[in-house]
Amino acid sequence: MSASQETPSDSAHDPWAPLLDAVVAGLVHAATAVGVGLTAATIRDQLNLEGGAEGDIAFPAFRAAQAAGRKPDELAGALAAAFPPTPGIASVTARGAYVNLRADNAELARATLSLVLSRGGAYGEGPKSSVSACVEHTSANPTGPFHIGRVRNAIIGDTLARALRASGVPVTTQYYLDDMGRQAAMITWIWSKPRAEWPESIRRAVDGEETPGEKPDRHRGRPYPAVSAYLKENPEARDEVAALVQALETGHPPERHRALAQEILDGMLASLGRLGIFFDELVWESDFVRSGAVDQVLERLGKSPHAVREENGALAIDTASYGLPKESTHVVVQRGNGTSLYVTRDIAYHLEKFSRFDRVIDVLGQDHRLHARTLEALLAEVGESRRPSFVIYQDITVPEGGRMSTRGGSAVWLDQLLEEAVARARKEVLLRREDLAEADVGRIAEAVAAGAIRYHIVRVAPEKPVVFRWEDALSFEGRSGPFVQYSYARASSVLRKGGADAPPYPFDPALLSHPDEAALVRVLARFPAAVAYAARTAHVHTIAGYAHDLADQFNRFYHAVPVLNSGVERESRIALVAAVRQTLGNALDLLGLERLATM
RNA sequence: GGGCGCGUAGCCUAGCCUGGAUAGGGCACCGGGUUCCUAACCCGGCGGUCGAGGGUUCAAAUCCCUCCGCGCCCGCCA
Repeated sequence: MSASQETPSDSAHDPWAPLLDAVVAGLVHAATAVGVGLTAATIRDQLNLEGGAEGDIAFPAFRAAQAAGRKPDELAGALAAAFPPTPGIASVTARGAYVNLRADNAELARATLSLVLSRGGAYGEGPKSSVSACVEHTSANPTGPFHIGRVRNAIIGDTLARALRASGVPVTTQYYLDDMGRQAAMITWIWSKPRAEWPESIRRAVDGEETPGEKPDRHRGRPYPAVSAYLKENPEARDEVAALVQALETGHPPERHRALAQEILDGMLASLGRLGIFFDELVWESDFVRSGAVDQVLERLGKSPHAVREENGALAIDTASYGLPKESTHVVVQRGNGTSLYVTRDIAYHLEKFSRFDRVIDVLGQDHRLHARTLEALLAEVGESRRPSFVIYQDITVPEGGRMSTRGGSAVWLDQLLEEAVARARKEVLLRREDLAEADVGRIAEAVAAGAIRYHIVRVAPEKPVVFRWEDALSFEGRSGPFVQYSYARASSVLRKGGADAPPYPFDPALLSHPDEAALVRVLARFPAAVAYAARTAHVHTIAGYAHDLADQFNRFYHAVPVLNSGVERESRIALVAAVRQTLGNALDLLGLERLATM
């Protein structure tokens, strides 16, 4: 982590805070003593908190030396020598142009363990913020089951919401449902006809594929690709669907329309639920048309100096002044027939979000990037000064190349992946646990499967493309969700066998002197900064990285240092393990992975 | 063509915002480890022109420019 990621200043939340303050104060003092003017802000800005073999915190003296007209190596040596004795700082040494500062192991252990153990589930959380936020994510059209590509949105969004909450921000999550567009109309169009009247090609695509009792999203979504293909060839059917779209807009949807969307949605949400993803609010696009909000948007847009009225009555906005690509500056917001477009309704939706929340965050696939910029321009056009924050992620592609596509048949369904993952997890559980009841095997397998999938998707930075490979998605080893879960279970097991399942956890920090203990304490102490960084940058993949680092160091400690079989250190080591279990559990919560006490 | 994003060992990936000391992990591969708290683990080894070139700087994976490759978008679709 770079210095900026960790700018702890609050000792109530971050065990590093007092030590950092002490380091800065000591360096200011030392600088003055050696005749160099350095402000606390300058020092804090240049500190390297990654440390290294020489210490926990490093101060590169290059810039300060240049400003003072001295040699970097010489200045570093002078600063180190002039650093005052400071409680909590064990050593200050110079190496090359760097001043290296090492925290006192016992003091850091004391500060960290007491903070973790006293805050418990709140360890990692920041101070409560008065700024509220809305995270809109997933928002997949209710036209069929989730494929893995869409699930990336849900996992990033859900994890971001969790990270923001932990950082102190009150968050509301929303799933924006398109029940207005062509896609939704296609579903209603086909299911409003009796099977016998379905076009031959559509019936053929579905017949024999269905399985009894299949989920509603699967069932209702089956004809979708065939319908899509059919419409390309049949203008009269296309007209029927267009008429449906118009009916939706004018407030006269067919009876079954909303019910069908809801039915499919229920199936989709059930799948997300297995990944621990739930929404605070479902927002239906059609509500903004019905409420008149869209009309109001159109009225305001019509008054814009950039408004252009076409001959056929369509309304467009010239967004050239907003720096959009020159081919995209003519944005139509109302069709010639008077109906609105997706972007228009989205303006109404965003105005509503801004009326309720301070921060509006949208998780979008990269194909929506231009839409996002258009949205920003149009929000300005209607007089909204605030802008959403966009979290843009790249597509998940298939090894053969290209995006996952329902129509192209390259989609891997979430349910399909879950099923396979559960089967493999079950096998792994049975391999090592013969003592478990069937219900426990099933429960663990489900949690491991969901954990593997969530972790596999969230571990990569959103701006990186991901190629879906079964063997990677189903990995339970190394940098994986199950590895973190396993480490949690291992810590739980130690505490259980030690008869130390619950507090209090008394400890003597001086006894935690083994190098692997010192290293473990340092990873624990990093957690609050890691949470704050993820929330601030929306780079939630860093939480996955942190969880792995902590699990990794715990396992090293576990192998190198006996806990229950130790002597005077036993009690203190149990406290350390309890702190690890707590922090690992908190990290698992952030990632939406289940805490497993045993596996 | 224009805009945006990505390019780090055989494969996957962190670090890039805010430039600092031998570029962290994982998979695969090779060699070890279980009379001991869960081996979904641990220890050691192998493997790097950080896409290419130029620039800025005491210092560049990181900042700037050019180029190459890949992806996405450029609808009165969503």
